[in-house]
Amino acid sequence: MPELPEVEVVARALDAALRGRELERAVFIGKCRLPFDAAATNAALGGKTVAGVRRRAKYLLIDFNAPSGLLAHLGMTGNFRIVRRGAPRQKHDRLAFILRGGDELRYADARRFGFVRLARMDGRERIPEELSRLGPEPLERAFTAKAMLERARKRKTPIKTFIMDQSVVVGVGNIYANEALFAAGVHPGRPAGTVAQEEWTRLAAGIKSVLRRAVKKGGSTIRDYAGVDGKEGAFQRSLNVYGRAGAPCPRCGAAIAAARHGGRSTFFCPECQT
DNA sequence: ATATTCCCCTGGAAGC
DNA sequence: TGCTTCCAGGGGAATA
Repeated sequence: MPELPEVEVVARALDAALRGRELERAVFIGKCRLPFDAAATNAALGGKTVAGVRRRAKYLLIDFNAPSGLLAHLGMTGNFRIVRRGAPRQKHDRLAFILRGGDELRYADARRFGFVRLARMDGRERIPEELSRLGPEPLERAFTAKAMLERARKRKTPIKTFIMDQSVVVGVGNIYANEALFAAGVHPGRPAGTVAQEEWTRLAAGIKSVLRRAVKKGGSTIRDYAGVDGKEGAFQRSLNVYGRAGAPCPRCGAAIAAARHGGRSTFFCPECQT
């Protein structure tokens, strides 16, 4: 499900809901992809207070007033919600975090591609070591057309696959890669190394613009995504190419084409994107 | 190193 | 109405 905008929306909602609240204990409900060590989590975080919730790439970082915190990834279908303590379990509930005061944070994940786990928040940035190889945040200064041009030199991978590579730039998944390439007028199948400087300028701007607008609209709900409040995002109504094969291009009216790159569905306008 | 394919898992939609 | 097949916002491992 979630790309940068969806994870950002969840992070902000969780921050508002959890900051200052004390974790009594974590409960393993069942069937997680990765083992969840409830005993270690409780030893490290039981009785601790949530200091805040952040996003890095497509990961969520839940900080406590402790050296460790929780690291989560929503995979395709993961979601968090706040419920009254003891509320009936839903089918795919995997974990519960009991909060002092009568609520609990539930983690559910139908396809189990996501995870929540205890992690040490290392260094000045308080980032778990396993996230140290991620590329720059697209909405921060380190992400520039020039840096991307340099990074893409001699690369033959399709530009769409390239911008979805989390070591190149983080947060861009299949929906927003398609949309950003449309915004920039760049064909998704172009070898990354052939994208010229002025095209990178448009593409970097397109990535930033699409992601920012999607955050403002609460993300895109194509299928499973829902916010912490259970509400759907609205940006799916603003999509120009994603999921629109055969429909007219909003810019020129040509039929939107479909293709596959790196095993994922690609949508583009064969007239506007060259 | 880089490029491509496969796999993890479940559920909904589409096809027969 | 069934049964089957395909597809899905991610990411990492295994191949050439």
